[in-house]
Amino acid sequence: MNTEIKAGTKIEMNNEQFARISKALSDPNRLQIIQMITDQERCACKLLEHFNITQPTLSHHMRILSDCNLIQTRKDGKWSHYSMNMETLEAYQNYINMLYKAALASNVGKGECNCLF
Amino acid sequence: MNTEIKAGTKIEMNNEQFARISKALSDPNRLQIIQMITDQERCACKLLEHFNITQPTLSHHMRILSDCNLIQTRKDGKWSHYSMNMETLEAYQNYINMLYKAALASNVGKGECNCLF
DNA sequence: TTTTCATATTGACACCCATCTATCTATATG
DNA sequence: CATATAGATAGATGGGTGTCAATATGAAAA
Repeated sequence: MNTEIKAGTKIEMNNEQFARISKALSDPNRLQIIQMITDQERCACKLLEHFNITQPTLSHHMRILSDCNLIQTRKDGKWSHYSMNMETLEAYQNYINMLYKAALASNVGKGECNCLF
Repeated sequence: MNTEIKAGTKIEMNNEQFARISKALSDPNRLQIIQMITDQERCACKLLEHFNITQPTLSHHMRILSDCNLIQTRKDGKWSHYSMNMETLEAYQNYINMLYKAALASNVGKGECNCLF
């Protein structure tokens, strides 16, 4: 892992990490899963009720979200409870916010391409 | 398009739009393209210099970024100049920020899954 | 008008992805 | 132990994706 967290510093992430998380966010079903566990911690069986997918498909989605550290799993007997990983979400947010600020700043000047032709 | 922009209201986007843009952001080459045109407007020939991909591949990436309105194209003779579409970037930013705030708020209570079992 | 140059399109290919069915693992319960 | 249940894994399949070489398009230059 490359997300070193120091007190007082913004959590950052590189392009590879950001791309990986973006891919995890690029499926509508996974987006809805994220919104549901953002609301509160959920177990897989509860999540499954809200979708027209099979249990293995849900398991597949949870693995993708988990592999990029967007969510974390709390095991309790037979059940798996999922919740958001705030560090990762915050780092993703920071990346977007920095991109937006940079674009705002440069768009003021509306600098055109310094094409030689 | 579903992004109605009213004065004074936050630009919002639905899950489908957000998923589509996330997919556009899920490729490291496209991410770097975005960072380059965030800095300033660029033409395709300048972008191409910085990558180890062929011209058709770059064109393909620009189309994906353009189709989801992340970037806009200014044609000038033979040249195409690309720049960020701030409305889309802002809407994407808003979506993430709202998700983060919602997660923060709910994580305070650390509500567990109300599983019946 | 012919040529040159910037960009887009086409077609092919290897790989990835969302989904399913079938099966396995592990835990709880009778 | 035997059975039931929550979740993970394996394998298959149809469709999508990044890439390239070849070609087309369209505008400037000679």
